[in-house]
This record gives sequence, structure tokens and C-alpha cells, in this order.
Amino acid sequence: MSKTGFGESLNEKVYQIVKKIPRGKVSTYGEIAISLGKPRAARQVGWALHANRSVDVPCHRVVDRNGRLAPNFAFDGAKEQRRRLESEGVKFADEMHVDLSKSIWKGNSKS
DNA sequence: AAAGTGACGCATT
DNA sequence: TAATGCGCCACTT
Repeated sequence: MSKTGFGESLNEKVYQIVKKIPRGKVSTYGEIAISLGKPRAARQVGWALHANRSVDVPCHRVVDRNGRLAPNFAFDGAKEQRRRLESEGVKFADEMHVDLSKSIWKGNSKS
């Protein structure tokens, strides 16, 4: 493994959280960042996903604060991602925006 | 340690 | 919707 090992960077925490996003739900970079305890580290979350983009991490369930995906850096393209989310039961407000109000996942919040 | 970089967030145009 | 500018934070070199 890399010299960083595991669980040492904030990055690793991001993967853990994204991995627990249930099917049919999505999360935002901001929400994840908040869960990490760093509400302003949203960029880091996105950066983490891009740095890894592993199959273990359902990055397609992570959208921006607007409910929009990452068209440029998405694994297959925005249209493929949209299709994928719809397959999981995620509703779309329009072709580029997920209906966050219905599909946002906040399971990482403290009870 | 300093600078560079980025799959963001938000305001404004 | 898209583009631009500014701020924020953490990783890489």
C-alpha cells in the first residue's frame, strides 16, 4: 500500500462515508464534508473521489450542493450517471439536477 | 515550509 | 443554465 497507509488522511474518511450511501439515495460534497467535521472541506471531498474513483466508492451518488453531478470528471459521462441514479430510484428535477429534497441522504448525522 | 492545485460553495452577472 | 470571482481546506510536490 502507499506510504500513507490507510485512515490517515481525510481522504480515507471520505471513502468510508461515500461507501455507506444507501442505494436510491445521494449525498452532497458539502454534507459529507460536514460529517467529516469540516463543513468547508467540500473541495477535499471531491478531490478525494477523483484521486481514487475506486469501484468501492459509489461516487455517482455524490453530487454537488445543487444536485448536479460532475459532468467533466464523471466515470462515464453525465448522461450515464443520470441513468444510473434513476436506476437506483433517485428522482430528477430535470436532466441535470437530482431532486435533492427527496434523495439526499443524511445517515451520517449524529442522532 | 511554501507554492500549486482542485469531482466545491456561494454570490453576482 | 452558464460564466466569473472569491473564499475555504486539505493533499502533493
